[in-house]
Amino acid sequence: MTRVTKTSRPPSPPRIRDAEATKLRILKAAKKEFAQNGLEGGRVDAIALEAQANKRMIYHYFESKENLFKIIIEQAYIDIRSEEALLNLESLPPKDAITEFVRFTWNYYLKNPEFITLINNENLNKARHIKGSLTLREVSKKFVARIQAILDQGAQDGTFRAGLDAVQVNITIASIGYYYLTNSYTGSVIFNRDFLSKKALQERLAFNIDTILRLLCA
Amino acid sequence: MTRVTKTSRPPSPPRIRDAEATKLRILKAAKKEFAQNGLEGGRVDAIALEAQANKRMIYHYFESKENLFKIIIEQAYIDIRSEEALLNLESLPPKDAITEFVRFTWNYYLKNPEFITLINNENLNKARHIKGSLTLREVSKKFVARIQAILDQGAQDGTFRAGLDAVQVNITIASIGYYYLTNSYTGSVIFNRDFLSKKALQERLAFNIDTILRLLCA
DNA sequence: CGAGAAAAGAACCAATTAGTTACTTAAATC
DNA sequence: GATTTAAGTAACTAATTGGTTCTTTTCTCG
Repeated sequence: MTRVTKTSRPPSPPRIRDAEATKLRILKAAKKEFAQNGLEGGRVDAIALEAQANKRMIYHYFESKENLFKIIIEQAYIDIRSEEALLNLESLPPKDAITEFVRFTWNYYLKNPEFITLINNENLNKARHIKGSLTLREVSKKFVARIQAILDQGAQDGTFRAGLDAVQVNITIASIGYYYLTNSYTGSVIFNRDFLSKKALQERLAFNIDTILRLLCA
Repeated sequence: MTRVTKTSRPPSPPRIRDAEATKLRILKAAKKEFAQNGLEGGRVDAIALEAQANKRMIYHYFESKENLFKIIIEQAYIDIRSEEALLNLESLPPKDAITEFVRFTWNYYLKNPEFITLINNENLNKARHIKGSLTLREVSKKFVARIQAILDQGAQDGTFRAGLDAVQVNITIASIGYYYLTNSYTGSVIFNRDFLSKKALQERLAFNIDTILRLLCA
């Protein structure tokens, strides 16, 4: 167990010390790496390299690969809900609010493809990282309440059917976008058409809005 | 590079030699292993153990882990389409045919959970294993034609709207089932309800049939 | 300013794992 | 029944990789 101590070292640029910045760089790099390669496929070394940090720092700040992944997943959920809350859907008429929500969901998936892959991965892992996260339960509760309020208002003014369940509706809205995008690779091969062309994406969004309105409207 | 040659070996039971049976055992074990752990997470050693075969045999028959995976994926698609073709949907009135198709898709996912995980995995791999599979393209072409025929017939007898695209409709049918099931783990945590209880599953199927009929009917 | 704390880094380790080599033996063929 | 073919096996290797140890450098605060 002898250790060779280096006596001379090539001159290195002065290191900047900034814990917060390093943490952020690691988180960003980890998000990218895990989105691209999954939890198992993601490499800690790759994260360190991308973050321009030493691997040791990852363990210093985040304890383990698993824990880092957990933080990334939790943040991904918080991010989408924060952005959605900014839409102020409750200030729109119910039909417009839902249309806008379908559009937002779709565009969010498109602009943040790592979101889909990360959630997908967490499901492959049976949600073991977010199990027990009170934060996420709280965030989601408020989210469901927002959607339910829109549905209820629509039912009251006669736009929508009565008795719609916000969770089922939300799952449906998420699914018709999410599935199309996650399965666009096999879809493109099997159905022999480009699922990701600009035209195809536009058509799918229109189809999805139509699907949801037909589902909700009285 | 000296190699120790065993001079005595513990007596082993006589080996039965059956190439076809061994191949099948490997395929079955691989399907299970890849479904559970993905392409990257799946272990060749685990497959060999489960198949009661030597690892060497896997390479002998299937060349590589990747190639084995490719065969599994291709077969998964062929399997679902074969089973669906047996339904003889074209002999039913359009509305019944679609209802039955939604039900079949849902039940197939439930009874063959490995199907979802495998396809999911192939998409994480950007469909690189099935790219260029003429077999799959052929199988899917026939499949789309079957669904389109039902939609067209429905349009003609006034049950359905005209101009519906079988690919979009099929994606929608697949998505509202597939997403619910793949995301049932995170869904259960976030929405604080059991997505996989018997009652929840029944309700979701009913909801899905309703969604699709509202989408299609005139 | 100087001493201690915290941040950063290099080298290492132990475990894992896809794939290979060299061999044995059961069955098919003549 | 000898010979050939192919099924089967065990042990090994080379590379990878999550995580650790120990050292060095920078910053902060009395």
